Amino acid sequence: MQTFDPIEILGARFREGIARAYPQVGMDADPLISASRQAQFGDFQSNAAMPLGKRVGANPREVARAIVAQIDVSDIAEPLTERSIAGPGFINVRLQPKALATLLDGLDHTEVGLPAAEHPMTVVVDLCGVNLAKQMHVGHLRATIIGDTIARLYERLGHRVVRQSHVGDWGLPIAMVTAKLLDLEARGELPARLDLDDLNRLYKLAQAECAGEQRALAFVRRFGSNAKIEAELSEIDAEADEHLAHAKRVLVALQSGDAKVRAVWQRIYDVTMRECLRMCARLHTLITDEHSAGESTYAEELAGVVADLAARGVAEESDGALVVRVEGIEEPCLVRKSDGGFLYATTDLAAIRRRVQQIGADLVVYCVDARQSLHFKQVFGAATRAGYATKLGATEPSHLKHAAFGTILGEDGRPFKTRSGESVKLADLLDEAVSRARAEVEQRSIDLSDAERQEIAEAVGIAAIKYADLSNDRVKDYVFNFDRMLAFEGNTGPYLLYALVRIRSLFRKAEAEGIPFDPHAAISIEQPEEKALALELLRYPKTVRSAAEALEPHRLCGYLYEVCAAYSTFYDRCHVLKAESEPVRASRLRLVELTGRVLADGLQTLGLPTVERM
RNA sequence: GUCCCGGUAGCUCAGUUGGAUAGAGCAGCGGACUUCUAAUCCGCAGGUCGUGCGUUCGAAUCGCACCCGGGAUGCCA
Repeated sequence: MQTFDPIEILGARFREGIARAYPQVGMDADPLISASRQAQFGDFQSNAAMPLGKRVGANPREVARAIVAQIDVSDIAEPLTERSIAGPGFINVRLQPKALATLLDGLDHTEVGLPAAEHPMTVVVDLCGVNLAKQMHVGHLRATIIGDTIARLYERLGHRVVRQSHVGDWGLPIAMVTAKLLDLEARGELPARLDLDDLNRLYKLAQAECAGEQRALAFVRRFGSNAKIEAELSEIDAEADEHLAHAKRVLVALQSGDAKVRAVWQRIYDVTMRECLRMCARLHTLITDEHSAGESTYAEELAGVVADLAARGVAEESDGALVVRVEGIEEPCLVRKSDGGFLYATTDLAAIRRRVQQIGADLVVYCVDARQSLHFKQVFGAATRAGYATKLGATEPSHLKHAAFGTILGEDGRPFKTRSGESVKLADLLDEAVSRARAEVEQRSIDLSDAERQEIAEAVGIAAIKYADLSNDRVKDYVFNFDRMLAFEGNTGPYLLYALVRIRSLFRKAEAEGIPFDPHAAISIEQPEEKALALELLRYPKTVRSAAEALEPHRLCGYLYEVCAAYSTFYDRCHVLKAESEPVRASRLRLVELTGRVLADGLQTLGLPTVERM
């Protein structure tokens, strides 16, 4: 694979040099190339001599000398000499400005260094995870946008990606809502039009009606307890039991394919998914109807899965339940309850089997809350034991990874909730961000039309929320703060959008002034700000690959912020259109254009909307 | 009890494979607008990297013990 990353190029040279200097070590020694932290030491350094000194039993400075003697980097860097060696054995490398121009040229002409993978994998990303009859709330934000960004990262690398939303559309809670709707229908009170708010109300009502203990508790708190009240309580409990029994009957009817029940269920499904998919679109994620693979779609397979596990001795009986024991984990994976019912682990096993053996996944990524870590360890272990994680005809199992994420916290450090303790509706959260962005746009972009300002506010608000989430280390909790994420200074979505706007604005201005852009003009890197920017740009391909590999979008966020910061400094110090000479202007225009392409490509890969003006 | 995750500047966070003097942003202080969009840039100040011991030429990073916070923990999903 062609590379324009100085770290990779120097790495290859050093690896060869080490092999020549120490044949007994060969090519497997790590060249340990990294960017120098301080300009006085040059641009890059190799730390290979120290561990190598230990390995061959020699003084690390001597080792450094031996390596330097075997390496020729004169085509891209200043020649290595005795003076390149510093401290305990650091080898410092200073690039030639001309080499930098050549590398930028190469990056420019190869899809910014990321051509499609030669051997594409199939990657299934489990994301979003909504439930029927419930509004998307703040808890779904991370599963949706982190999952979508991980999917985009693999797509950008040329892999085949299948997004799947494991919709919670089956089981008793759904049957309870279905029962409510059937009651309304029987009484002729079912409205012709239902929205998700209606269903959400019915969901809560059904939950309350079936939760006898809680109702009884509320009753006692309100009135105190005596003999008469206790009679009242048992009546409430009996009522709840009847509601629950009714729901269970509906569940059985649903599972056995009763047409009338199924029709009502379908209506709940359609109403929920219509609103959730609209929210996914507003979030600028590529999640559509075809990506829904709800729990209900596995219902028919569960009995077969359990029978298979039992027949092959993978599962065993324990206290009346059927479990799969997993090495290294104390708690076994329960696949069948003692009453014969299946559990969510059963569904997940069926899902892994389908994803690996039918869809052909080489990698399945689960973008799900960190609290489910144990569950996924069990399920992954059980699936691997059962052979469900191995593609048909393959010898090694595919990779199953849990991309766990932390909780969104409020200012008080507690999970983010409304004042009344309810979870925050995602729609409300987005509206708030957009309206705050709108207020800023009103103040600053007075020359734009109303429609344009609304469009910009929408993009800025959404980008702010998404970037705030994606830029944090996935597994950590983070504190949600509108003011901070919408600030236009610092590591925020709006700052990145603004940098791109300045680039686009510069090209509009160039066009207006009749300054042509020559995509083949010679690049020359002279100023320190130009060099700093150039070095950042060359890091792009590797950053995307490592973010995908580690399933960590925040690596790409941090990188893009560095690019924008380097560009802002460059922009401040190095005039482009008013450059001192024609060749310098042409060179800088190319640098700016390439910066714009890397930035736009990166933002697209993260899934952030961009704007032309703001 | 056991297991998992976290603890870095007043606040919010980065820190890649163990490398030279631990970095950003915000807030604070001081500068830069006859502009290529100042929604920006530059400078100053701010640290017992939770604590201790160990491994190493070298530890925020690896190991052990402990402290603090969060989470999970067999028949809900």
